Amino acid sequence: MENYYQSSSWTDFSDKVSNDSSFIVPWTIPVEEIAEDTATTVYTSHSQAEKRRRDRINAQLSALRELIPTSHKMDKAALLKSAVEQVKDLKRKAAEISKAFNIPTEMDEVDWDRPQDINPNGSRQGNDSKDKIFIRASVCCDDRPEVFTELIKILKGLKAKHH
Amino acid sequence: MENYYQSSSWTDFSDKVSNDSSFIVPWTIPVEEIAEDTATTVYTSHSQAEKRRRDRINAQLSALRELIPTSHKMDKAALLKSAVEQVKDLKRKAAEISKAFNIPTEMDEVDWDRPQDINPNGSRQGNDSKDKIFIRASVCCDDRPEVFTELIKILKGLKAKHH
DNA sequence: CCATACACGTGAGTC
DNA sequence: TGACTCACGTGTATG
Repeated sequence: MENYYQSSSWTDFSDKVSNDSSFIVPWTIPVEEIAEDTATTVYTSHSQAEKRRRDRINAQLSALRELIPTSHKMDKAALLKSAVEQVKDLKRKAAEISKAFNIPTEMDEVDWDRPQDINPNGSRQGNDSKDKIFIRASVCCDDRPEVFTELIKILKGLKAKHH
Repeated sequence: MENYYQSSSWTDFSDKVSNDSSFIVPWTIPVEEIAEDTATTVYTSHSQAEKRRRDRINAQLSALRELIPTSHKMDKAALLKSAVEQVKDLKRKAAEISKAFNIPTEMDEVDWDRPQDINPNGSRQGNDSKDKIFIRASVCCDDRPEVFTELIKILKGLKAKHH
């Protein structure tokens, strides 16, 4: 335990986060800068992995801070609480609006066809199209806010399966 | 270090969370149930406080899990990432709608007056009203989703200042 | 002093 | 097996 380097304090970077949007992980310090021969600073791969995990969580926490107003100088629990309130309010409001304008949100449906002479305005129409299959798919479902993200994920999964 | 009680593992309560909405803090174990005379289980007040802090954060994390679909069996970082996507999507959608129906979101304004013979339909109109001042305030601002919460907070702050 | 909030490394699980 | 989670207690800074 004595030979471990320990960053002697943590620093509040909330102000930097608010001003610089490219600021992601505050406390990544290059190891070679702090190496001293008086104490052979040994990092376990375990502790490094754990630090990476903490950094990932804190990066998302910082991202959340930028989305929630007046959330700087809140502690983690309060920030998270504001986040759930935010999501609840936005969802409730979205539901009210779609009810007020009675936008239909029924009948999930998936359809597809294979048009024979498709002429897409993009590229990828030349020689390499002979070993590709074009399918046009249409999806109709409740427009949940994450539906696009999920579709992307599913399509990437299909691509991966085809190897 | 040897005399400390250590809960030997952490458990995945995601299924319980999904079925029981009153489920908040999974891993609070009554201390008297695990007390053994073979090891005098000593909790520092420090470690207890830290546990309370962790529990508060994790409770909000569980609340967030219930709001985000398909977020069970995600780790903390992924859950948080989905949360920020969710908030971004909802905010973007709300902005699109208010732009499509051009709802005016301008001119923040605060006004107030002191009506002389106000007759509120609630209570608190009898003897104790002689040392109270009634002020009617009206606020007009952009209807951010958290505006009501913030108003409550500000009003409570005013009450606290008046002691 | 006391309380609170954070990063850290570690033990112990899962896959 | 190793790579990945998580809870835990501790050191440390801040009010």
